Amino acid sequence: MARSSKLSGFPEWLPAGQVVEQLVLDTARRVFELHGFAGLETRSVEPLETMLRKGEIDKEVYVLRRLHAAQSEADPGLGLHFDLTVPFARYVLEHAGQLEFPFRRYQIQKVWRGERPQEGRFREFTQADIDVVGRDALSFHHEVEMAVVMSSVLADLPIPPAVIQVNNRKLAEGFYRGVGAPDAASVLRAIDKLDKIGAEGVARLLETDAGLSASAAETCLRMASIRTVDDSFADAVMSLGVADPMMDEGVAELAAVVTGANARRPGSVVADLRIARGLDYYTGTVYETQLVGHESVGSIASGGRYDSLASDGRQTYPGVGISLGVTRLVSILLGRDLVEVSRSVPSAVLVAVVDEDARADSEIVASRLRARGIPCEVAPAADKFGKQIRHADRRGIPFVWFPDVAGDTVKDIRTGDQVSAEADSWSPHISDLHPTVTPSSSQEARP
RNA sequence: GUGGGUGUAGCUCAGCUGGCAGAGCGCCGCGUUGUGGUCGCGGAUGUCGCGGGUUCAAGUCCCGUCACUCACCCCA
Repeated sequence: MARSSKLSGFPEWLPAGQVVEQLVLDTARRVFELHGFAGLETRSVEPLETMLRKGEIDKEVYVLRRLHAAQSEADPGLGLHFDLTVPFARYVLEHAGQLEFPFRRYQIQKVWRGERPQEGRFREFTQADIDVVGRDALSFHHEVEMAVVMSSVLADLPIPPAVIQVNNRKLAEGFYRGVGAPDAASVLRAIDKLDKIGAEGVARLLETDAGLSASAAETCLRMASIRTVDDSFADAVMSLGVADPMMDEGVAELAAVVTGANARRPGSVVADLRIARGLDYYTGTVYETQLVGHESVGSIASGGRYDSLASDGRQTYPGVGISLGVTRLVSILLGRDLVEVSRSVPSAVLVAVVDEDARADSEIVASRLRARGIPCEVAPAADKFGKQIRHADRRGIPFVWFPDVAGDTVKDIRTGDQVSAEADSWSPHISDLHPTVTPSSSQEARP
């Protein structure tokens, strides 16, 4: 087969990497379902007007075209979805009559963005999304719940600590309006660069791009530098002397999210007033998540509250959601050697083959093990036992089974222990039954 | 889309002012003739990204092109 060069932005893992990704997916699904979210999948394509409804022309959408479409044929106007929130909003509108509100769903699917790839940035990647959508109204406590659920997922994974940073769009927009900013979005955009270009760079941007006075820029910078683990950020904001009713509302909401989430999962959330997130449809709480020690890669889970992403004219469907960047997270774990995978194959046991005429005996052993839920495979060739053991060793398979008319034996090739065994009763230790993913020593060494 | 960097063995890379394509790791074999790993010995492996140019001679110099990569933009 001709060798295909790898395509930038379309990651493909080796088997061990796939084990890591599968663990993330399994964990997300388990925790989501534990919290009562129903699994859902939407089609991969949406009409372009659906995706770009909010005027986000700048999205780099991959469009769909039939290879044999005639020149004269009208453009179907379909594109691969770039997130899961917009398709979900469309789904809610279409099925509103058959859904119960507030509607809770999780959705784990690939999404596509035609942007230039970089570390942690891909053109095809998987998101694990949860949203709660109400009809006309949605209780505020769901904005606490999103942080709690995502924090639970992250805490159940063998990864460095993750901190969900929360801000509130009303707080930010109200504050910027209060200091006389003509365009809140451009202020947000500038503030968002604080990590990259520093306070002086942001101050310059605020004056040139966002049209702020030097003193207003200074005030915004002081606001953006506020970061607290409790609701004390509120006093810090008030001390800046900016007054705006929308801001007050945002302060109260943010305080409720931070105290609420930390009451249930201590240390899971911080109020960070520099967080901009999604300059598009978010209207209240916004979330962003950093992996401690790996902040430069960007957020691994983001989302927020949106008041009117979906509306059929008579009713609106406000929602709140958060999305785990599965591919980004896995790429950090693999690229920075943060995890160790016990083996690259599911098999706990390699059943040796004495000679090709006796392969059926080995297959019978394998069937008996499988009947009891023990993943195993039969050696591909009746090589010398040394080679068969090496075959297992290379893949990380911990046990090799030797069929023998005088009585089978099974060898733990890590310790060299070899014992008599019956295929109908022997079991590996539970920790050896499936591949495991553990924090690597380099991760533990991290402070 | 804009700007920088890099393309040589499966992987990581060396290869000077142009002169027989290399190392380490990995892989295969043997020592050890049906129980791996360590050790020793031996072995195989290349479209030097691609195309053109200069030259007696190009991995090396020149032009073009493609890919990858980093940054900007933006984002999971």
